[in-house]
Amino acid sequence: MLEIKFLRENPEAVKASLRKRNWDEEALQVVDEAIALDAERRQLQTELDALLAESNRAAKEIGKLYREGRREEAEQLKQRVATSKAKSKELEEALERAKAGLEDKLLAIPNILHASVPEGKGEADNEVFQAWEGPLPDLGGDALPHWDLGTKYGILDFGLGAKITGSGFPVFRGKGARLERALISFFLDEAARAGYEEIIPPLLVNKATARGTGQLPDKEGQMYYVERDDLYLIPTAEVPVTNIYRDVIIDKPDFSIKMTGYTPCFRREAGAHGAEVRGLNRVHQFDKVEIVRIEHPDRSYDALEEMLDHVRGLLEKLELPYRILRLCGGDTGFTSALTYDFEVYAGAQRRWLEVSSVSNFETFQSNRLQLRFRDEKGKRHLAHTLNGSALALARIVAALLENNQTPDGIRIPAALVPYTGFDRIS
RNA sequence: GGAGGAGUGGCAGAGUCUGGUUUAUUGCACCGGUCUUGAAAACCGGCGUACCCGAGAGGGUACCGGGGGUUCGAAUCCCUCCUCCUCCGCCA
Repeated sequence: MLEIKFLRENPEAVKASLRKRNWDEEALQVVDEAIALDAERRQLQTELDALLAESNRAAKEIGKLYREGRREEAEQLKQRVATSKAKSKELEEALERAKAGLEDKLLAIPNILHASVPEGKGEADNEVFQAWEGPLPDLGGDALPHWDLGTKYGILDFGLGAKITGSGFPVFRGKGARLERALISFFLDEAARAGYEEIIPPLLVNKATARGTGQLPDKEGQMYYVERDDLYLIPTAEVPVTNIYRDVIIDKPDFSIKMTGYTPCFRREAGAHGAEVRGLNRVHQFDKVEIVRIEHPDRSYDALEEMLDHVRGLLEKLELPYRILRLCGGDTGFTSALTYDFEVYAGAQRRWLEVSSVSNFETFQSNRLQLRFRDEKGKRHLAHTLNGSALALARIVAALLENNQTPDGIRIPAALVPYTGFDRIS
């Protein structure tokens, strides 16, 4: 959520950013509507405060009169104050309405895009920020996609998942399960080496937490919801991990907070079926190691660079062909100012699969989270939040299986062998 | 799940029974100052968050776990929810 103060002072900058997100002129009205509601809210606040100040004075006076035994005068004053009570109730309700209305408008406005975000309508317009220079794996015509490899070697079973739960809940078994666990450990160890504190958070979160990182209200439909307990299954570790710092004021200005967490992620993703979503390409439950950072606004873009380097390092150690996209205005997420996507090449499908999304949210999340820090003078400012996948497991497994298939089985990259305990799935 | 107890500022902890000079006592921590070669101690002063008004100085409002209510007035009384502690039950 943008700060109302920023909106008030920079309406044109906000509108320019919305245009870059391909909003039409009519939709831009929300900016002026928010500013109008804010003016109304401030007006009402001023009136209410004045009225309450008067009531407070009267209440004190009444107390004083009683103590002095001047009951008659006290009763008279009570009569007079009673009328202003109705008025203040009215004002209070009007103020609540204005605040709620303003909040609705603010929640509808996405983050301001970073200057480097390219123009564009959608996926096709994303900028290739770093292309893959090397050769793409040439597997020949009879290479198997990972879902067939999974069956062939008995390591992935989608039918079994469908039986136990439903479509989109794969079962890993044997060396497949072991490979999954090896990747999780590998990613966590790499993150630890890079200075990230490991977190094991709850997998179900309450409404306040889901709101904090922006899943509510904009992505409510994507989360599994446990009605009986009013809790949501997390769609990513970003949600519980970032919320560790909800309502926190960091005391020193030279902070840099780096956290990592492995969690299963649950996404309803009600969408298309077909080749694009076959196998592990898109599932309702997948494992992911996330990295989260909380940074001073002056340093957040340096941190973003570091995160890109970190993810690059992982993919190189896994020997996977990858490229980095800088998302265009039309494809950048609601809460993000700048997002880089990492894609790996899955040789049998001959497709690039998104395996990581690394974003700087600037103050968009921290405003909702009330996540602040004190500067050298003790003044409070919103911190910047960032996060990235490092990495999303399911599609990494898909690419590893496909690219490394040989007549003698599936080769495990050297960096992973210490974790799997085997160098081949056959 | 059942019974009981408790949630007050960064921390500790009073105030709640009996509503009103309580603009929440006190201590610790923290910041500034005096003293000191320096530090400690002592002493003096400061010390929350959000919003509104104001060029500023400053002023106002709200906040004692969350929400609602009673009242001219609520940390204090009532309702409700949450969390924690103790005991019981269930349980990996």
